[in-house]
Parts: sequence; C-alpha cells; structure tokens
Amino acid sequence: MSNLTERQKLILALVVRDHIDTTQPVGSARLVKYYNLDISSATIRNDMMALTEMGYLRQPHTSAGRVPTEEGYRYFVRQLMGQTELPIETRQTIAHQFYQIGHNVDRWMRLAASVLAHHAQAASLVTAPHSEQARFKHLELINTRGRHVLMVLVMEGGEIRQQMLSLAEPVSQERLSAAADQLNRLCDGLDPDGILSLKSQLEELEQDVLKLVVEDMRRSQQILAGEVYRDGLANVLSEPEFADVETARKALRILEERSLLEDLLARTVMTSTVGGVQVLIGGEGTWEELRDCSFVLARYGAPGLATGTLGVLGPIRMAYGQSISTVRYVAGLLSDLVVDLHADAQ
Amino acid sequence: MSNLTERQKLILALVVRDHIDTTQPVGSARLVKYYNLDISSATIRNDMMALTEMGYLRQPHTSAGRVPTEEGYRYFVRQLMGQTELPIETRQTIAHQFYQIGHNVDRWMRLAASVLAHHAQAASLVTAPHSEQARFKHLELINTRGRHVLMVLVMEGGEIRQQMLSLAEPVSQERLSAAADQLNRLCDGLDPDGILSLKSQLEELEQDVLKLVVEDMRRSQQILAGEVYRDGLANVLSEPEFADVETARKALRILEERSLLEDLLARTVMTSTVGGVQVLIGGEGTWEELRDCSFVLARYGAPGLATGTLGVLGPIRMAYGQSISTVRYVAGLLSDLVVDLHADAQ
DNA sequence: TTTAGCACTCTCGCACTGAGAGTGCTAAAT
DNA sequence: ATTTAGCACTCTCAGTGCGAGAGTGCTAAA
Repeated sequence: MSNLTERQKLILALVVRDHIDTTQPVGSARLVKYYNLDISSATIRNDMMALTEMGYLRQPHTSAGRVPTEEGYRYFVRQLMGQTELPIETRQTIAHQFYQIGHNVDRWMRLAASVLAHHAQAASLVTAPHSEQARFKHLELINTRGRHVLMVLVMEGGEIRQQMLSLAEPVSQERLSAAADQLNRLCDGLDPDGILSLKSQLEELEQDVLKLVVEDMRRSQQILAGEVYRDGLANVLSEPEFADVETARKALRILEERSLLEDLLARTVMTSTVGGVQVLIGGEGTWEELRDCSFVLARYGAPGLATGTLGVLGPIRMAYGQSISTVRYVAGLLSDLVVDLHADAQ
Repeated sequence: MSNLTERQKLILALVVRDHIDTTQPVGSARLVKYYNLDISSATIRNDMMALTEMGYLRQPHTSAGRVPTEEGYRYFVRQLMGQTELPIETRQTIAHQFYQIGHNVDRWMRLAASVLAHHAQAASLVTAPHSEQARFKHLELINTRGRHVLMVLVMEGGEIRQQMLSLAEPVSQERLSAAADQLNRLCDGLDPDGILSLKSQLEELEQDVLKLVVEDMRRSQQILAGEVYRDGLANVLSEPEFADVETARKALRILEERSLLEDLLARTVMTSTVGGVQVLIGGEGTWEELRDCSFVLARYGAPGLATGTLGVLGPIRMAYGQSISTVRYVAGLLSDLVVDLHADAQ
C-alpha cells in the first residue's frame, strides 16, 4: 500500500506537522512559503489531489486547505514520523523527581500522571502496577472493636488489599493471630486456586477468612484492579477541537467510566508487549466514544512480577512525537522502578 | 435585611425555580401564565424592579427577563427553599446499594461518588474517611527480596498506610518480626508525638521504622490525606453555562488540583459541624476559580473516630434542593456506615 | 513532469433589517 | 395606596446579502 512517492511522503508529513502546529487546514502555497520547498504550489496541489484520493488527506470544504484523515495520521505515525526522544535534560528532570520521592507507589503514580499530562499537554491515565497472577504473601488479622475484623492481605509484589470481615461472634486477638499464623504458613506463595483447594481442612474462622482472601486475590487480578490515576483533564479542554462540548464530554467519559476504560485496556494494551507504545487514532473504527480522540498507551513493569498501564488522551490532532516519547520514557522509568522495588539484585 | 414582602419572596422564589428549570431569563408575563398567579404582570414588574434594586435579580440586557444574582440564589437557598428530602424509595435504593457491598471502604467511596453524581446531576467529590488525630494500632514488617522491607501501618480506625523501607543491609524476617512485635507493644494507641518521644531508646532498625511510621501518621492527618474520589465530571459539561470552554476548564481545575481543593476544604468544611450541609455559591467572593460554580458540601463520619468530606459541584444555576438533599442523605448514610464500622455496639 | 495562469467555489466577517420579547413609565382603576 | 392597562422604547436574535480572500482544479505551455 505504501506506493507513495518520496515527494508525496514529504508533503503528507509537512501537512500533518503544520496542521498539528496551527490547527488550521494547510494550503499548497503555505507549504512552499514556510518550508522553503523548491517546487511550485501547483506541483504540491497535484500531489495533494493524489493523497486525497488515496484517503490520507481531505478538505473541510471545496476551497480550504487540506487536513489529514485518520488514515493520514496513521501513516504519519507509523511510517514518517521516526523515533523521537525527550531531550536529555527533560529526562533527567523527570527521573530526578521520581527518585526523590522514594519507594512510594502511590506517589509514583501521581507523579507519573502529572508528568504525562504536563509534557504531553494532554489528559493522562496511569493504573497502579499489579501482578496478573496474584500470589499470597502475608495475611494479618486485626481486631477492631467487637465482631469486626480488619483483614490486611499482602500479595507477592507488595500489592496490598484490605477488607472488613464481620463475624457472627467476637473473637480474641490471640485467636485471630493464631489463625493468621497458620494461614501464613499454609498459603505462602499460592495462587487463588491453590488456596481454595485447602479450604476444606480448616475450621470455620479460617474458612471465612480464606473466602475473603480468595475474593480479594481474584479482584486484584482484574485489569483495573487498583486505583486509576488521572491528571490533566483540564488540558484537553483547551484544545480547539473540544470547543464543541459534546466532543469534550465523550472524551471525558472515556477517562471517567471504568467500564469503557476496561474494555479499551483489555482489548489493546494487554495484547502488546511491555515497552511498546501503542497509538490508537480516532477509535480505529472500534470505539465510537473516541472517534475524535487519540490514545497513546504503553504497559510498564515486569511481566510475571507486576505490570500497569499508562497513557495520554488527546485530540486526533495531537503532538504524537512528543506524546509518544513522553509515554515511552515514563513507562521505561516506571518499569525500572518497579523492577528495582521487587526483584532487588541483592 | 429580610424586608421583602411576602409577594416579593414568592416572586423571587419563582424566578429562581423557573430559571433553574429552563436556563432562560424569566419574564413577568411568563410567571403569571405558568404559575397561575392572580396578579398582573405589571405588579410583578414593580416587584421585580424592587428585587433588582436590592440586588437579588438582574437583567442580562435591557429587555430580557430577570435572572437571579448570587445574592438572589443565597437568599433563596437560605430563606425560601425550605428543607427537602429525597423520596423514600430513592433513599431505600441508595441505602440498599451501600449495604450490599459489605464493609469495603474503597467501594463505599466509589459508590458515594457515583450516587452523588447521578442524583445531583453534577460532578461529585468524596474524600476517604480518616481521623484528624492519628493513633497507632498495628505495624507489620514484611521482607521482600533483599534490602527492601514493606511496612504496613494500621491506624486506629482502620486506616492503612504502606511504605517501602530501604535498608543499608539485608535483615532476616525473624529480626523484622521481632522489631514489629516490640514496636506494636510500645506504640499501641500513641499519636505521632508520643511515638517520637520513645525513639531514642531503640536500636537503629527500630528507629528507622519509627521515622517512617511518624511520617506516615503525619501524612494521614492532612486534610486530603487519602484518596479523592470523583465522578460525574462529564455531567457538568452538559450544563449550558459550561458551553464556554474557559468556564468549564476552571471548574475542572478545581476538582483536579489538589492544592485548590485543599484550600477550599480547609477553609470551609472543616469549620462546620458534621451533618450540616454547606452551600458555597459563586465562590462567595473568595474563590476566583469557582466564580461560575456552586459547591454543596458536607462532612461525614464520627468526630474523633474518622471523618471525611463529600459534595457536588455544579453551575450556580444548580438544582439546590435536589443537590442538598442528596448530599445530606449520603453524608448521613456514610456516617452511619463509618460509625457502624468502628464503634461497634458489641 | 512540472509550472504558470486563471476561473471557480466556498467560507467568513460585516452590516443591515424586521420580528419579538420584555421592560419601565404614566395614567387610570380599584 | 395599590394595582392594573396601555404603550413607547430598547435590545437581542435570526436571517439575508455582499465583498474579500483563500485555495482549489483544470488547462495549456514550458
């Protein structure tokens, strides 16, 4: 399909770049003038016609300049853009910020969302790291007053879940600690199924606890298990394409509704390898809700240990170079941090 | 100041109600026609002039109907609106939803945000419950691989904080458990200052741990300590006053930026008693960012145990009756749940 | 194959206009 | 002393017409 002449590729790239910069349709004369091309506007017009026929460009109306189609953006991102990297100083600044806050996952996530939003000038999204395969590490049962027991469950990888357990009658802290000790010995390193299989041998209290444990572990295996961190929602509103409120609402709903997000993440990101950046342009024919948006996402973390997803959402006319390099860099950084945290060399 | 005649109060109330319903300026003739008043439009015009002079109404332009001023809304909310309650079936539905999800604070919060957003048709905000005065309940130290130790801290009231502790050299799980045991015995029920005071008597490992414990406890005493749950952001965008994107951005930023929220919550909600619903109309002259918005907030929980804040944000032309009764009901419900969780009768 | 020239099309901003809505004032009615 | 009818007045809003300008596609020459 890539039967474009070199000149056509150049023109397509320039149209995309210029349109991203200016928000305006790009005319043939403008291209000659601002990019010092030594071909005439008529030649460009001919190529533009060809590009329009091939579906990479379109005209908002008869006598406006050209604007990239979704196909055009895709071609640009995949074939023309090339790899870009964040400047070294920017990378250092970001890395510094992360290392400064120590080993606090919650604050990493917040910072990641903030950095993404800021550097990509878009709305950002980060999911907390968690393992696809939850394994038991440690359990704690703490007596609050009365029949309520606070259960704290730590998974391998450090993910924590808490839950309240309501008992039929009060139980002493000693009894609870004994139960926790026993379960800690029995369940070490097991997955939910393994834990379920040894339930029958136990007393009622232990069984009740294990039921919640399994429930929590199952829940933590879901894609959107943990918290979802967002930032920069106000950024997208300043983009001119969201002047139409309906468009803006659709974009916001994607980020807001867990069910939409879940669908999106499940179908795209989970199929890709960690490290690769995925670019979804204009919903790719599948997601009506983001017809006017683009999504740049990546997985981070260490497969088998813990992984998460992060990305930015912006208008189709997004600065892809900037967004992609930011997403790639932050994903890499978080991966390092996660690996560093879990599989310490020592 | 309440030197309004009964008829003027009626007219003010009708103007506010009608404007909230229709978004449109309200004319004198319209009032007569739609509310079956047996006074003439000329009479109404006279009263409207008076209300305008007193600052309760204004005209968008010479020959439009009247629109309430911020003062007008305030008078309405404080004097004219009366107390409304959510219909009994709605209350039951909501309560049912809460009791169905068991004792899971995270899911309570999410549900609360969702219910508020849905029933008030506005953006909602809920902060997790936490105690103003953090007290030590339980500490757990868990060896991950190598020199990193996962510290799980449980406060009285059930609030949980986790943190990663990086040691100079590896320490065995036995040593960690011993340290945790000792600290659990020493620190039970203490506040941060109390813990700090016994730091000097301990070994290095214990001191390092306590330093983090105190840090975490201090952090959990801040107003916006825990997670902030939001929902219904897309709702506010559908309001006609947010057709202007700049207005919408300002509203979003309030909800998004922790610093703005912190300021807002610190200055208003913390001064009010639990149970009371606060209504902030048009920034009340203090908050430039929410000049075009209103905020309906309440504290929930049990003072001394754990409290949180919840509320909804909408345009000034908000359905106050509905919002206030929703906020009040949900705050009451969450208070019951929190009390039920902590100070069990048993 | 590229380029100059040109007619053509469409948008956009501007001014103008008439209809309609709602007012404030005055004078009469209750 | 209020309330009401009548009416002139003001301002918005939607629609229309028009000229300028931008950018095209086509044709014919280079």
